[in-house]
Amino acid sequence: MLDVDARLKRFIERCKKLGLKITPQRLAIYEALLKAGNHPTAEEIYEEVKKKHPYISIATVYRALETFEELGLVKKVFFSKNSAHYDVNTDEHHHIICTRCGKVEDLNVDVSLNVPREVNGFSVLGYSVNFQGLCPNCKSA
Amino acid sequence: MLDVDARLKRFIERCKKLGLKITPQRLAIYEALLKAGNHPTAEEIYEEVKKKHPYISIATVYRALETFEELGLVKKVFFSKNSAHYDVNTDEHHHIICTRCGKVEDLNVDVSLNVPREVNGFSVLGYSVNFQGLCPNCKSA
DNA sequence: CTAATTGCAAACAGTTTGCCTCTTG
DNA sequence: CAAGAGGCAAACTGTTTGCAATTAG
Repeated sequence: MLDVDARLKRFIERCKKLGLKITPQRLAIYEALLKAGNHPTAEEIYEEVKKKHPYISIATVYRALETFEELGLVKKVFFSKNSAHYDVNTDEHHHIICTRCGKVEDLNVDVSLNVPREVNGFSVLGYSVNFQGLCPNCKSA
Repeated sequence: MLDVDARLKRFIERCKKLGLKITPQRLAIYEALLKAGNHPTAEEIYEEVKKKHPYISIATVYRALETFEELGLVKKVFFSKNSAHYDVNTDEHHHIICTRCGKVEDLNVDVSLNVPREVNGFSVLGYSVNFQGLCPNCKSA
């Protein structure tokens, strides 16, 4: 896994190649995403970016995230609750979700499934495994 | 897997045992859920139930679904898009989701994972596998 | 300079809540 | 008859959109 600076550079390259403008907002949003480590919601990214760009609008965050998704730079994931989370980790990996508080963490356990090409008439493109459990905090309670 | 009538009877028993009132609305909602087969959203259940109970309110549907979830009769699942789906299939099973149109189907492929008891400090309670793919319809397009 | 992008506010969709009325047990 | 459940409308939350002003290339 590359470090934040290297990934930011790649991001800039990627944008140039595709004719997308490199705006301070986009950079800040992507950087926030990289630094978050976890799987922030749009709201969380917004709060983070606002520290440096107090005038940014939440609409800009949503639009940037949508763009990034189209570029394949982030994955929109739905774990629980009613808001989408955004994941910059493009490596194959899975998640564990706390059924009590909703906390999500990456998991690197190796789950090599026999993925069929076809199932129920669907052509299979990929898969993800979500483990449910109780996080350390919620275990105590 | 039991048939609809048997499961409705169980449902009634369950409610009685817990002191919950058995109302026509709850019955209709649970029945709609059983008959749906797929993983309807609250809205879809509402539309279905409205055929027999035109005066039902969507709030009733949401409240009933929440109650059922607490009873362990349905599972609230988040696949994609911004609405929750409800799954009455309590057997261990997995899903395939069309990345294009959002269609969801049950999957009975055997994915026996080595589930660790503990991971990242979480105690693991279960897991679910979501396959992503293209449904027959979207494949053609 | 021009097309893309932003900010703002208004619009939306899904879901929840308050309150009063009705119904089940 | 009392506690619980339902109906309605208003409130809320997360997300999207239209439009005029701004900015990157």
